[in-house]
Amino acid sequence: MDNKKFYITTAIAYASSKPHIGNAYDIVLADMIARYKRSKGFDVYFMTGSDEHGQKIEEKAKLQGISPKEYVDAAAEQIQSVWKSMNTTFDKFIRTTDADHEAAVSAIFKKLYNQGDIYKSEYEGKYCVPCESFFTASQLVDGKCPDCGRDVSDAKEEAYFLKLGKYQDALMKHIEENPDFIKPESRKNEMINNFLKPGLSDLCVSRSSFKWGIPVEFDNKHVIYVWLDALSNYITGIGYNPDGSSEQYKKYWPADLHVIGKDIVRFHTIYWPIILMALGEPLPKQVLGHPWVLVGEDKMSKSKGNTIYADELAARFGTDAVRYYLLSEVSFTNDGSITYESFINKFNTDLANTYGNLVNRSIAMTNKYFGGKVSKKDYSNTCDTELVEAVKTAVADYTSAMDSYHNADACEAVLTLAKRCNKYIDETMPWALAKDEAKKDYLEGVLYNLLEAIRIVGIMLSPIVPESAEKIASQLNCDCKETTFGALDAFSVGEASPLFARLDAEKVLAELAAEAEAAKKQEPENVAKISEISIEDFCKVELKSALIKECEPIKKAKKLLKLTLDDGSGKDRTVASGIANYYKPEDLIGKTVIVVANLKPATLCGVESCGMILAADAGENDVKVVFLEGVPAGAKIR
RNA sequence: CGCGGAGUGGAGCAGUUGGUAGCUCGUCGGGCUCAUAACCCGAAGGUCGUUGGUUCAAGUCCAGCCUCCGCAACCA
Repeated sequence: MDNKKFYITTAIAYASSKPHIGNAYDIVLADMIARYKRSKGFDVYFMTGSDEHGQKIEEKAKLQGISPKEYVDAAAEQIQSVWKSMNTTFDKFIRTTDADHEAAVSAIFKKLYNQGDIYKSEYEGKYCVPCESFFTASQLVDGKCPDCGRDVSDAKEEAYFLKLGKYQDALMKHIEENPDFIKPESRKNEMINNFLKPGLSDLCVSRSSFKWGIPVEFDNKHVIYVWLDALSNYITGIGYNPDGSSEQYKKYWPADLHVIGKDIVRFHTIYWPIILMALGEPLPKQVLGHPWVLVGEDKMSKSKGNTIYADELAARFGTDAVRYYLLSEVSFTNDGSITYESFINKFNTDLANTYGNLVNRSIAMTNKYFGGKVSKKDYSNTCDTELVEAVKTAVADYTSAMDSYHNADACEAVLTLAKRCNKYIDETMPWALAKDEAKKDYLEGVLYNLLEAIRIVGIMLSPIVPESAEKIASQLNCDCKETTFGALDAFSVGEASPLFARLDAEKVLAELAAEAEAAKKQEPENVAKISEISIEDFCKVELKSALIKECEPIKKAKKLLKLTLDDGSGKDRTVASGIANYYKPEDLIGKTVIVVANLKPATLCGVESCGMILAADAGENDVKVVFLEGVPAGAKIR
């Protein structure tokens, strides 16, 4: 019998740095779905991978003095190791530097070119040299670069373009006729309103400013645009090639689900479908744009230093704890948040107290009162029938949540059942029944009911926390996968052992704080290394005192103030400074500051800034300008 | 008027097509002792950011305003 196939993919991770916990959410979510679908009998193919081309990687490799290929080899290794630390069951890890992928993308480009969907043209427009960017006439602000406000010059650059307009109506029609194509709904509306309705302009699909990419076969000045390269992984990874695809491709394409982050929905629901239409291939059935994992309330980023890594978390708390946290905390539409406090709290309340304790006490009682063996009994007291009803409800809620990929709702349905089981124990009070020989039969029925409910809890948990679900099954000593209550006639359980050891929140937090402190101490060394200069170097910097004559905010900027300085030269000097959050203009006028006078001028938000004024980081979120007293304007500082 | 998201009991969140405001954590009180100081029950606590509108009826629809957060810009 042929099982129904289910092809699921994640976004491929950009191989420029180690993936953080937000990236890990993507694959953990996909893994949960893949495991669930397998349990439902689907023939699942689950693919993930790494995106390894592009300017950023080229630059990073150069910085480290290694070749881009060496760089991405290490990165791909690291990504896979993090994914494995999450116990993910992907069938394939594709790398965009794989030879067959590169060959297929090259062929795709050629095919689209030959059929006229990609055409060579000139990126004609206004070029801003410092920004190394092209702009169309409509993007310019007052005829100047919208980024930096400087003059732009006419320039042309040869480039290839993909005709998007040609397919726009067909895509719109597809989105309208397939309401499930983009999930959640809000993302769909965003795409239609922001991109499709205003109209698509052709997409530039080649670059000539860097080399690290798949070259255009017939014009090797150009490399293929990273997104065309990266998106294609979904088909090349299973053997697509315009010149003849594999059996595997014919079996699995179109994909049933692309799991991606909400930030790249546009690429997956506009560019990708159009590429497929142009290739004459069917479109993926569904794109799920999941929300982000925030650290506290902030987006995770290297510069903020708040990055949390999945593998490090797993090493400390266990893989299942991380999976459970991600899947239960980050809902379908809203960003989730992670802090060590909330992580520990959820671990203790849900995993240790509710699940772990439930399993532990139930198995312990079965061993204590019946030597581990109990059989199905037919009792229908109110609490018994309510328990059976609760199992049915939980399975139904769980199934509908899982089928629509509402991971947090699925977790909740199982948790609700586990709590109901705990309540059932209190209602029936097995320890009281055990004291009365006449009630022994009923006691056996109670324990059977309990174990049966736990067995089903375990089955439902298995896509979410596979290792723990496995432990439950092994303690119950049964591998029945049926989710109907009463499917099993008897239990012969094993030894009870705790699933999750409770964490001492204060102790763990103190440890983490100590580690963070230790890590901080390492940093100054690095800074010292790069900051040692000679006296000659210092003399290159011309520092002068200057009087602030005028000061005003800059319209387009939130953080900048425009300062007009008297530096003793007789000519006004204009400086933009990022201190708007800390000083009001009127507080600065009349003060004397230190200015770096020979700094190369730059234009910020349309203001030419000649030099910079000295200020100190006074704290986490505070900056103090260095003021001078009793020094005339223009004095040399040395 | 750059784009987008959000404002619900102390904290974190649910509230689908408008019809008596729910959950988790925390707090207080009680119960139980099988179990991982775990489990169960009960209570207190919200004029659902603000103003106006539609309606028999609005947290839920419409308009304006306020505040916060992302992105973009940018920290000389």
